[in-house]
Amino acid sequence: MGVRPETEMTTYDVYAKNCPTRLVLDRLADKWALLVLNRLREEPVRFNQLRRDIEGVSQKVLTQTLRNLERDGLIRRQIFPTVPVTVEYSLTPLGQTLTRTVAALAHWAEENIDAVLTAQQTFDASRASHAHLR
Amino acid sequence: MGVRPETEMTTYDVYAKNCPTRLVLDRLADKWALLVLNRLREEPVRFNQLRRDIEGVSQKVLTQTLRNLERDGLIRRQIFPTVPVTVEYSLTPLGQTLTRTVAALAHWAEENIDAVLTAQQTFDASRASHAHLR
DNA sequence: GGCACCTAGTACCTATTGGAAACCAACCTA
DNA sequence: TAGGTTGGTTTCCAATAGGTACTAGGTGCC
Repeated sequence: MGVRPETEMTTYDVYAKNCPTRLVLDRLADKWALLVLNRLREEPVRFNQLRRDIEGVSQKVLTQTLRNLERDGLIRRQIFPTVPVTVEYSLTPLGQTLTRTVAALAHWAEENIDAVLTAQQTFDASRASHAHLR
Repeated sequence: MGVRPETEMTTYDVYAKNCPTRLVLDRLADKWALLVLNRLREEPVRFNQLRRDIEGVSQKVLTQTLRNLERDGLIRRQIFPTVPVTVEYSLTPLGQTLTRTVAALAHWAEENIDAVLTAQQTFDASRASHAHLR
């Protein structure tokens, strides 16, 4: 990356309305994007394989998600002129630095799902008992 | 966490359509939720303070976000009968285990924003040069 | 020749989201 | 009694997202 002047480094603030970091966070705050990144962490995957692996995603939305991630430089799209055509998606080096964090998020979800479900039940039960107040 | 039978531990799969971990990931895949969690990492914050700190969030959406996070057991809502009423939001222990990861995500965004913006420009320029093909 | 496969692009329509603003409740102050 | 403050809820409306389905193109298979 080379030497970079520190001009305005401190002005980046995720809480600020027009800060570009917000744009990045918006992009990452997408369940399909997170799932795609996490899936690609293991290996390069083809379009229809992704479509099959990630249950519930429609063709259109998967295309959009992949296009966005590609635009952000997080994944790479490679076309192989086989028959029928093969399109392989893989992580860029930049994407790889991110997926460690994404993997941690997915891991957290799998680890703490029980606690979350319990909390939800407690919350809902509490709400139900107060229902007459509404 | 104590001893826990390993029954069906391996059945949790974020890629599966109806897996509960998907629900958690969906909840986390929300830019306002991430921003709120990250803000609460520092200290307990009151409703209107959050509203002011997180630029661009509307009252309605902030309320919904907080309610969801509370339901998931990630944040706690405390009412102090002052005048006017004080409502303070803080992280639960469960929420704290998560925010380390959330913070890493926000940190990544601030660190790599330049690379992402550059990638976007390259991508858009490439698209523009191929525009005549469309 | 027709059909299937793979990776899309695009159009149409509907469901959900989200913003703006009004309303509410309690209580203090002027 | 009017007005202000905190922390909401509710209603209305517009924008966006997303699903379905049709189209396409190149090629091997039967």
